[in-house]
Amino acid sequence: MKFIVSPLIFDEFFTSSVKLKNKTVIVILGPTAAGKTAAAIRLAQLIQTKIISADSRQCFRELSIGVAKPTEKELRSVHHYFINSHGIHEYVNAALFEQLALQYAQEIFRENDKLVMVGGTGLYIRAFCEGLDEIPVVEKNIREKIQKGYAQYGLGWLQDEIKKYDTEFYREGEILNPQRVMRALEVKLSTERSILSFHSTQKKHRAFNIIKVGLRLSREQLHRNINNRTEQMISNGLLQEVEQLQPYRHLNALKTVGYTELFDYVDKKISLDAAIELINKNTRQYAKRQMTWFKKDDAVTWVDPDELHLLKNITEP
RNA sequence: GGUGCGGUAGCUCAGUCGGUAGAGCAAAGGACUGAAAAUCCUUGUGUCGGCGGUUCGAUCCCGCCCCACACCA
Repeated sequence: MKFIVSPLIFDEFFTSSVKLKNKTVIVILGPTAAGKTAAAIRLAQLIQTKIISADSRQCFRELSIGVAKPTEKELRSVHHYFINSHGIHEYVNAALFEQLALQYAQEIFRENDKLVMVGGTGLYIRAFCEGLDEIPVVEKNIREKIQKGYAQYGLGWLQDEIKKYDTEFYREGEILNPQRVMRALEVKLSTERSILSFHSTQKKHRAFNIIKVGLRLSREQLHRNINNRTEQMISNGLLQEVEQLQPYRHLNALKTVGYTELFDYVDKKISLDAAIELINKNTRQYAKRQMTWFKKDDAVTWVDPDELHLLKNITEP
């Protein structure tokens, strides 16, 4: 994989601009296929530290090619946390990530003043930087019951249920979004409190500095990268990876761009070319959603190859 | 060459018993605190193939032409 953003920017970044306080996390974020992995590794090597991945898919051992995981060689060159750390059968989510990432950070900070976090999962990065509100763990059987109900009776049933148990959410929540309604329902049924009552406007305080750097490319360039990467994935054997994962396609971890489309190909529902085209399209849409999320974060300093000089303007975190 | 069926939004198509048109997908924008590579919301003017004719009025009817597909020669 080649560098899309010149690694030079980081030399500049750390030698001339920023006076780091004792402990600092540098977050590299941006849309998929922007070159985050390579940039983060270069940076981590430069400042001799470790990386925490903030990616909701690369943590799974069973997924590699399709989630653009760093190569074996890359993983050997810098220690990565939250890569290959879980199995696809495990229940991984943002709350778990917050907890784990804070532990990883603590561990890294024992020997380093800085660490690099890299990833495209906006919610995970937010969970780490600002924290999630603490909501008690939901009983498993309640969760399953709700999932089953939805599978059987659909959104209408969910809406009826939430109307019955949590009128506040019914009025103010996203009741057209099944996932949100299910979450609200399970919280209400297991805690007897509305999920809305757990939400606080306060961000959690973190004992370290956070610097966010976003990698931004022109739309055309990003789309070119996406297409090239898909092609690369296919020639690297994505199809074989997908075939091996067939039995687990119902798992959340496999509801992932690059896998769902090829499952359809394996089922003979679509041609390989159609699947590839779909992967490109769905990746583009995913990248767009990521940008929508990151764009509104004022703390992000955006860099692209033509704007390296902007980094000189960064002073204190 | 003949016959048939089409030519409507970037794509696939619906529709108007004649009063200038609408779905899905794409695209764009957005939301999103335990599924987040997930999930959800908003946004639809386009010489209705071309030129004539009939009509107060045609994308819709009529004629000719062009293009695509199928079948027959």
